[in-house]
Amino acid sequence: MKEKISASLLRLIVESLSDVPEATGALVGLKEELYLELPKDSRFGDLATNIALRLAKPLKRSPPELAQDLAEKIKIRLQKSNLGLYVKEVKAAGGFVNFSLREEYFYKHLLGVVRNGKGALRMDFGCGRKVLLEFVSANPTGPLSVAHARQAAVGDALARVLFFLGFKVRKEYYLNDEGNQIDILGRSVELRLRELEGKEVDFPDDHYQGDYIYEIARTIKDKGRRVGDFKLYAVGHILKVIREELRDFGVHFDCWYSQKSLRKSGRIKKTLHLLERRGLLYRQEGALWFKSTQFGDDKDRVVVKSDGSYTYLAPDIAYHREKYRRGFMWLINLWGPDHHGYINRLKAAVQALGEKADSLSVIIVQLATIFRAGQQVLMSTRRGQYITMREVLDEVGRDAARFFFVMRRTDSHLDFDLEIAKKKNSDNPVYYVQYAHARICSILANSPAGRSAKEADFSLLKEAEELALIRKLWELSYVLEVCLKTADPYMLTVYLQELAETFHKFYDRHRVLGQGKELTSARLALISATRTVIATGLDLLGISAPEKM
RNA sequence: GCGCCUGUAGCUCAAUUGGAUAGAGCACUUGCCUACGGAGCAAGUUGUUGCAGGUUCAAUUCCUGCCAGGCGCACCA
Repeated sequence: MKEKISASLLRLIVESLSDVPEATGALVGLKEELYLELPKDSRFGDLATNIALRLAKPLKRSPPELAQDLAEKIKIRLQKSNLGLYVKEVKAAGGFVNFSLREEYFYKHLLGVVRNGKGALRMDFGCGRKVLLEFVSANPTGPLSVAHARQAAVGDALARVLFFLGFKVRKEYYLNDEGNQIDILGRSVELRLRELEGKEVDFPDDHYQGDYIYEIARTIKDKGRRVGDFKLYAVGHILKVIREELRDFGVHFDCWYSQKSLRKSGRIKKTLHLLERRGLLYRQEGALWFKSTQFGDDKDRVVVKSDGSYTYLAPDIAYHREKYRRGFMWLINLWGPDHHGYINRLKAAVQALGEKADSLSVIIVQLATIFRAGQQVLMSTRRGQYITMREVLDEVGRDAARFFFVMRRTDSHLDFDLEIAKKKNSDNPVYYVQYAHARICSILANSPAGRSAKEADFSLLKEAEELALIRKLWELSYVLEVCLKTADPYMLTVYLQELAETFHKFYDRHRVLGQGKELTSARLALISATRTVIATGLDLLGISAPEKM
């Protein structure tokens, strides 16, 4: 893993400002926000910085003039540095400082991918920091829904991206295996069982209505009711279904953390004692309250009800304390939109435990609306009539489902059309990307065995489409950096579509095979690197890269 | 009533978290198959960023008010 050229350039820019005393102070405040970005338009070069715009005010300078000055200073320093070998041009434009890189730089990057494959694409942002990603965590009271499917797709992709960027990632499913909802589940099964036995029952509205309750009841009936505790049996049954669904979706959890075991370990009690010692609990109207307002919540929250039982918050505080205790420095929770009111509460809890508020990132995964040929498929959880993750998976397949669920920003609504996801043409972005991969594999299979691609002469790649493709391959690291900054893998789906498009354009205009030994060899290396990048990107989304379709 | 989120092209969505002329896909129109996979490629059209103010070198982005839609407001989880 090498340092990115943008990081080296950034250091050089900061050095260029060292003789401006006011700048140093101003830079300190901006430290986290300084970075080189891919410019909006290719005519602005390959990398750009808005540092002059940011510094114009504190330095009391006009932005274009400051950018111009800065560009000059950078040029001088570049000449003395070996970075100069790779920078073609430094130009100020409207307050931005733009950098153009030489072809040699891109050829070098290409060579790295050809030689080291996937390894050349990895970067170390995480430095081995431990991250705990908690997602899905659906109550084991029914099959997983479409909402959980999206959380699973996003969470798993994010985990893969963070791992690729050098973080130590663990994926965890918090299991609410006791409490109110589980009690209701047990009663629901029992009532359905009596119904099956021909008795008259009154089935309450707030009980679980789905057909799967009948199925569980039926298996209990078949076993002559000899299954032990109905509640436990039902949870076990549903949990098995959930695990199978996730497995078929390609999502594996490192740990299933049971709330029941948390309580039995006494950690909830211990955590409450800790809060009490810190003077953050008080008794009122028979209940025990947590002073969450002290940490920015809008009202205090009950942790122990007047009947002596815990609210959901109590085990959750203990659970998060447990996460820190296990050495995780960054906790990421993916929640459904109905939980957003809960964010402040948990952030308050985290601070009460003595941790920083921003060590916990809560990502709200918006709901997906399922369409079939433009017609919305209505869902109602209460009636138990809803599209399950299983149905989507069975209908469109794992690859399409995973791509579609990540295709939009995680915090925005998503329309998922089952018909489009099943199509096998360019309407369907998954197939468009996978097709590019299969096409490359097909060319490589037809290529004659010859000299190694590693010795190819890349300087023969001079056509606009070739250079565009080489540059696009290089962009991956910047896309992954954005994924990290936004804690959202969706940008990767956009990038893969662009990469596939860039490849298809190249393919349409230039032949790879039969172009003479040297050129063919260089182009084979180029498409082989393209294949590596597409396969890597798809893998980060948990999607297969087929050689034939 | 209080709080949070959303409002961008006919449709679905972007805009690197305050930056350059607001961009893609779909749809629509017209072209390209004697070549490595046409499951592909090329060209063309689309905007008062819900409305009205404000903050500044710069606002789709931040602030205030209104309009419309969604969600939340438990000693449920």
